[in-house]
Amino acid sequence: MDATRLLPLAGEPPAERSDAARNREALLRAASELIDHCSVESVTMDAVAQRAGVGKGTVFRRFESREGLMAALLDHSETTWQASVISGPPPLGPGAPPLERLLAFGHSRMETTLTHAALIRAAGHAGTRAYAVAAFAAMHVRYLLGQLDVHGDLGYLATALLAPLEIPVLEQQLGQERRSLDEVRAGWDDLVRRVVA
Amino acid sequence: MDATRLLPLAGEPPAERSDAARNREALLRAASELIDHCSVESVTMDAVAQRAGVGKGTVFRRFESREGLMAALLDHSETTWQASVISGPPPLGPGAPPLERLLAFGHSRMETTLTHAALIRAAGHAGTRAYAVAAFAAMHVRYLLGQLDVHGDLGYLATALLAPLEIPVLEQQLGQERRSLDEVRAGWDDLVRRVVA
DNA sequence: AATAGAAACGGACTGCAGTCCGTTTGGACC
DNA sequence: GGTCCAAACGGACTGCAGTCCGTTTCTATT
Repeated sequence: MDATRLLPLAGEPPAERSDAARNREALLRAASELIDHCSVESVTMDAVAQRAGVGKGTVFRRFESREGLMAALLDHSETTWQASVISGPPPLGPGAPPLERLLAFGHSRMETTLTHAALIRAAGHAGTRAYAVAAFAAMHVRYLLGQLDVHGDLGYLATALLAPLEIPVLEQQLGQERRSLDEVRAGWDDLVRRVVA
Repeated sequence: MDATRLLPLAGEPPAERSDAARNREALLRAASELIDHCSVESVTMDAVAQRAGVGKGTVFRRFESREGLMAALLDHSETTWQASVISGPPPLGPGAPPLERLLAFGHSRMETTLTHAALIRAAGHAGTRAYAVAAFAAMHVRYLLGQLDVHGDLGYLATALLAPLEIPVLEQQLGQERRSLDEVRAGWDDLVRRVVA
């Protein structure tokens, strides 16, 4: 979890000063450690700043807000997932027939979401719909629907299939509604088949 | 917006002391006025307490949290909507064929949600899935799916149809994705027809 | 190596949610 | 009307997110 920056696509704007880069690293590591040692709730901006040995203002300049910091942590930890969708082994990765890929995608997304549940909640608005992985997921589903020769507003259908995989919905189903993960998975599979039919 | 309590179902627990009831009224009115005169953001617990002429602690004892207060305001203002689904004129109310009712329900829900968008956001977790209206909506959709002779896990399908009508999704579509309300409506209608088919 | 100015830094400060606890009050029972 | 106590009250207090601005540090340029 570190080293070689994965997608340094940003080459145009001012470029980042070396101390700024060092501090960002330190802050992300500090936040990550706080989560490991305690919990997401214990990640206060003051605590992160202190642990990283920088001032509080610095944390806000780097990440805008607590939600922004959480989103940054999420992006980092979900990059591996994204990679396995793009180029991992089938059925999640390329190679399997589109319907199988789509179902595998849903299951995998569900698990990843639940794994990072606390972080996603803490990222609030940024965590639910704004960070990069969400856009990627929509694009991928849209693509698979195209492969399946589905007609209609694929963008909308992709959103509609993704919506029930979001944290508030999943937690409601697994919590209050007392459903098992298997039931939820089966429900989603059924939904997909109806949409694709 | 006041008087005759709508559903005083609660008759078992301790019952409420008269000063407590009076204060709840005053607090809801104060919050409501603050929203009208300024905005949802201006509804701070201190401001509400001061305007209602009570101490801050009282606000929290009544509503638990700021989100709880927002949810209370929501429940109150969405009660009329709920009534029009149960016993209003068709196609939203009873009388129209089930598919028409279902589509009308979605459109109506979409509009109501957008109308109360700021409040729903402010109610956070409580606003998205916990307050009474959400449970009612799920039940109603489930019922209509039954009428339409849909087979399968109707509870799941209801959730799946409701999920894309939630605020974060709608705002993403109308905002970033630059879709019109009509497109979104059409997308949802298509989704419903596929599920029902 | 010296210089300048843009960018980054740090930490005191503000505003708000939520808690705590000593005080007051409604109303049930005598 | 008087007594009692559970429930309600109020506001000082705590902790955290987010802002502001005077100070320090990079780095491009000469």
